[in-house]
Amino acid sequence: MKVKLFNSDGRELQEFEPIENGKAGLYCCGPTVYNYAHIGNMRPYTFEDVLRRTLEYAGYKVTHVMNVTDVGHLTDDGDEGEDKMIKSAREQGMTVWEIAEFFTKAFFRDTERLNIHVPHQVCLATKHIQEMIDMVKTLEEKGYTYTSGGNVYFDTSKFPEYGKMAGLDKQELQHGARTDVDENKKNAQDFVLWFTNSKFENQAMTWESPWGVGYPGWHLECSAMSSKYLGPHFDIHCGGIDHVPVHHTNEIAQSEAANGCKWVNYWLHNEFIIMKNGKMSKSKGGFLTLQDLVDKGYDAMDYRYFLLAGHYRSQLIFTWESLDAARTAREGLLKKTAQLKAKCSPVDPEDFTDAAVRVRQDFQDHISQDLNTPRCLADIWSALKNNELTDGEKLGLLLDMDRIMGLKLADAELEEENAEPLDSEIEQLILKRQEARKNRDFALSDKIRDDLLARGIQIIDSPDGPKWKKS
RNA sequence: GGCGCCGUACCCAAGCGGCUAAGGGAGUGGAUUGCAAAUCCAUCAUUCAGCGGUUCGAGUCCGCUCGGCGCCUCCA
Repeated sequence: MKVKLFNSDGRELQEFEPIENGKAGLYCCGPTVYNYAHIGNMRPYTFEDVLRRTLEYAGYKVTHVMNVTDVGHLTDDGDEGEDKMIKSAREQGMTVWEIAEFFTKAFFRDTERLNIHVPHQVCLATKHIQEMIDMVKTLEEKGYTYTSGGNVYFDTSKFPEYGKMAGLDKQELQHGARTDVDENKKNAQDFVLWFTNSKFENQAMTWESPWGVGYPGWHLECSAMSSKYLGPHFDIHCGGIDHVPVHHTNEIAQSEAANGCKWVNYWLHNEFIIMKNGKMSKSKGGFLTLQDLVDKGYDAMDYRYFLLAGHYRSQLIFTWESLDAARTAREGLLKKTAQLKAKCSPVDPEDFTDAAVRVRQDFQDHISQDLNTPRCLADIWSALKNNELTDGEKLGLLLDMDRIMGLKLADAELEEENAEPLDSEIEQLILKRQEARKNRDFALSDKIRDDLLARGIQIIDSPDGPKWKKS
């Protein structure tokens, strides 16, 4: 299976050609663990998970690397943007290290609930300070840096290709439009590699370096760690679309300058989840976490389904109505899968008839067309409705497709009715209701039904007698 | 000011110039039911913001207009 991906570098669909035959190196920008991740933050990890699964499905041996930004970039107390959670954590006397650990755990709990594979290599920025220092040294030796105001800067004028992917050369940027201009910079786009002179007081995390005690620049970690685990030239780098103009632009500059070769072949960027009134952010409100959805009674996997229903490069509008639709659809899909499981075994793709082979081929065409997951969901539903297929083939197809979609279809179980024992009082009520129905006393029978529902027992009348489900 | 994206049914959302415009949700009709719920079946855009152009052929390409969004600070 050939996989076509939209490469931000060049802005076109390209067939994936690995550097090393049969292998794929994948680096993904990870979370900054100084707050809970909101549901918009979870989109890249879900999309990257689908990408990884697709590459694996296509037969590649994938090495998936992700960083965790646990270096403290804490702002001072006067920062209005500071999250209440961080503030309260600090008030509770947690150190930045403890805060980082706390939110790292929270992050991986979320990704687990979304059935996102843990990357093969999760690297903490704080464990790779030496690699970052080495990289700055290399850049310094090669003449790409200067020191000013106590900080080491990358001199973008020494790197002619600067901003090529982002098309920055075509733009007339308004520098200082929203931030103070750093007077120490030679060029407006230069960025700090190593800080010894923080504009923030009380920097909690600092390390020794040839330039003095300080901490690394914000872009350095991805360059240093990706090269360590994937080499100076690797296949794919992913991240949010917002990273293109600054973070990834700077990563490319410092990596290629330091390594002296092309760094990344394919750049993949996901678009944002937006709320009705725009981007999800603390300031605009609508900061929802996965836990918020769970608290409202949704399954985290409903959110995965919701994400898969939109293409990763399109802005996706989050509404509760959409999430409801995703929940209903996912539950229905699970139920149908469970029904198939109950009556047959899956047919192995090797033994598919032509009709099933065609369905599978369609699915593969769609996923390999820049990960068209919405279309793939349609393929799943079409397979269920396709009467050219046997039940065993349908099940075989579902399980095969779910290797990429990750909806846990293999775990689908029929909801057991009458499974849980009822206490005798409820049992009596059910019997009483049956009696009332027999006597056509529907006022009474409906009242009992309502009462039971209020106690969490849903009655389902069927020809074989009443069944019940605990809700 | 500059750069970029988008506008498809009631909602979400696919659609790489060419068979009858995917799929899900909601709705509607029917089966079933004492009635509900659940389930099953069926149905649901002659039309893709508007206008103009290119083409044998356009939702898909080009131009303009209107409307929405993102970026140029950290941000997924």
